[in-house]
Amino acid sequence: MTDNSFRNPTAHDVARLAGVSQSAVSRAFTEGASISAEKRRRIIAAADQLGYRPNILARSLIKGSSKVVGVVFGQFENPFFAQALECFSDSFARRGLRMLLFTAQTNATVDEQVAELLSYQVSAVILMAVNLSSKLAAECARSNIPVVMFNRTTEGDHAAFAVTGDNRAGAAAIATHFAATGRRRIAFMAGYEDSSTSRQREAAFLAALVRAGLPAPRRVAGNYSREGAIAATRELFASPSDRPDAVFCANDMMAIATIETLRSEFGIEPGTSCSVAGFDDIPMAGWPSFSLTTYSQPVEKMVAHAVAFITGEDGGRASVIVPGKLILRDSA
Amino acid sequence: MTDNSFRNPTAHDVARLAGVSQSAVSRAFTEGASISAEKRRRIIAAADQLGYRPNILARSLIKGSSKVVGVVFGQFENPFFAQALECFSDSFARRGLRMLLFTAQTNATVDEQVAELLSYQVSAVILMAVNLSSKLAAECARSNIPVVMFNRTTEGDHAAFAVTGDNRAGAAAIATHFAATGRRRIAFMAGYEDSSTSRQREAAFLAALVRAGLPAPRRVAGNYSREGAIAATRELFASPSDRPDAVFCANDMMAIATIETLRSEFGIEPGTSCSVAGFDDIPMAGWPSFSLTTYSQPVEKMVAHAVAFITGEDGGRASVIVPGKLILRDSA
DNA sequence: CTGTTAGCGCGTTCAC
DNA sequence: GTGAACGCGCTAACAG
Repeated sequence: MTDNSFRNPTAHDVARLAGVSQSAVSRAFTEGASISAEKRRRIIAAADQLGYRPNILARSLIKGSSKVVGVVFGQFENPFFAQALECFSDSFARRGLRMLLFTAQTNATVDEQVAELLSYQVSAVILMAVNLSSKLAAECARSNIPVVMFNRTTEGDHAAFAVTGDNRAGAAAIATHFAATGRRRIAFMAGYEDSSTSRQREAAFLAALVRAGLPAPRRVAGNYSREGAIAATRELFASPSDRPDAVFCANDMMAIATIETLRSEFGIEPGTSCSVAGFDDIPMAGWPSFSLTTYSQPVEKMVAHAVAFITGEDGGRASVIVPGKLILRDSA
Repeated sequence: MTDNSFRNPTAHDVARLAGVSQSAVSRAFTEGASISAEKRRRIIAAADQLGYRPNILARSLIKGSSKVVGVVFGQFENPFFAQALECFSDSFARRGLRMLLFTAQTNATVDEQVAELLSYQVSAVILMAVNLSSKLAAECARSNIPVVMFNRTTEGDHAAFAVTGDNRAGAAAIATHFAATGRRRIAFMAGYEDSSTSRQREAAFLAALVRAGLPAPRRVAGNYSREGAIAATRELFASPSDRPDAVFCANDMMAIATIETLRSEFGIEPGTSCSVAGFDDIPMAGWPSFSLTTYSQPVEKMVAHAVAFITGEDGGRASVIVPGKLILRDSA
């Protein structure tokens, strides 16, 4: 951060040293530009000697768009998003794209973040774990910048491209499984109240329970956090005479917290007197300590769809729902 | 990624609409520039109407440095690094800095990554989970770009600024604790073979055991991965007659895998016939399922040092070792 | 194939 | 306080 009084070598410097024009230098560093092999060699040599490297900022300024994708991220502690971030990173690397990372904990701050993103001339925006206001969605659209909502959908006038897991099918599968295994006093632990994902899972869960002839579930909110899930579990199991025999948590991290709380505070082994199910199938769900029944969200496929959209590799513009699978383990 | 045939509004466009010069527009968006309040108001209004936003690329091109920090990252699955990434992200956000994220799994690929980073005119580079070749370290130094090795040190001629936990004190504390609790058949599970962190922990662990009059530990390699740790644990406990009574794993993630493997495959409850200890004190270490004894690395403090270095907030240039604490839990 | 010329969008002198 | 003019480093269109 020491302010660069230092000047990096420029194409001019290289040109002077190699005895060519500055545009020749530019061509030497451009794939498939017409330049003689001999001259290119000389230029590269001069560049090496000077430690020259094309200034991507200047290049992007001309091209009007950079090879950078803006990613708005929250949820560092959730392995599902960590995995997704890794997949994106790999996928982008293969295409020569870079990620400019922005953090947003709440939807409130997202707009500023995305606004700043735009001034970086990013070539696409990926929103993980947050929603975008219609105002900014419109602004992105105007600038021709593709926006992807990852694991979120917008419900409203502005329908941004969204890639999600199959929230409804997954929640229904869990409900059906609870019903089939004779559970009757069923509870639902919600994520953020304003999360489309949590709401969709809840609605589908409720509907499937009703279809199975079961009453509506008790409802607690865990806010997608470990602490929230622990508190919610305590609330659910506070009264010994009226405990649920099954809990569906809106994601795996909460389900795991629930499992641990059940064991350590209530002496209940999940899968016996009470079933616990989650959503995501994060790697941890398969660990022997948890053996969590859950509905999978295939991260790689979801990321592939998102990347295909922003690179225009697929023609389609419609949002996509990636089907998962019910993963039965010991907890339910 | 749809190539922008679209042209974003520029300062000229705003100037024309507001009936002022382009430089007036520039001033209106520059903190503390001399411009009348009235004119600024008019310009901002025009800018809003057009959806104008200063082009940061152009600004950076002039200033010679962007408000972007390059971060080379691996280890998405390790919460320690996820936490660190989050801390960096927050800390940067408060200073108006952005993160350009690069992925590198091996040291081999780091050089290219950093090379590209440089052409983005980043104002600093943070290396997590990888080492930098001396060639590139030199190149960064020449460009006046501060480089921080996070949780890594360089051993050699080129000493980049490094911020680490107290690998030696931590490993020694674990060794002392093992000795004090009567453990004698002690094992060490290494991370990557070329990781300075793992090597420092190993050396200090060995030295402390020797000082305590104990034999050198058996050694297995877990490569900082869950699978590696599980395989290593199987190897350690394969012969029922010759099992260790304590295992020190080079990080918490491996220690947790070890705990699970001990329980699920060998029927051993960690902390009874065999102690298990880790390093990092990731949040998971405190979960009831693991209750892992470990030595903490204070992520926030480590990040604070790194940020202070790249922003030049501290005068010092010497690498820093952030002390942690021995955290005693049930596993040892 | 090559050099010359003209910008990309903005910050920054420098006169007024 | 304000506008004109210049240049950051580079690519692209144009002659040759």
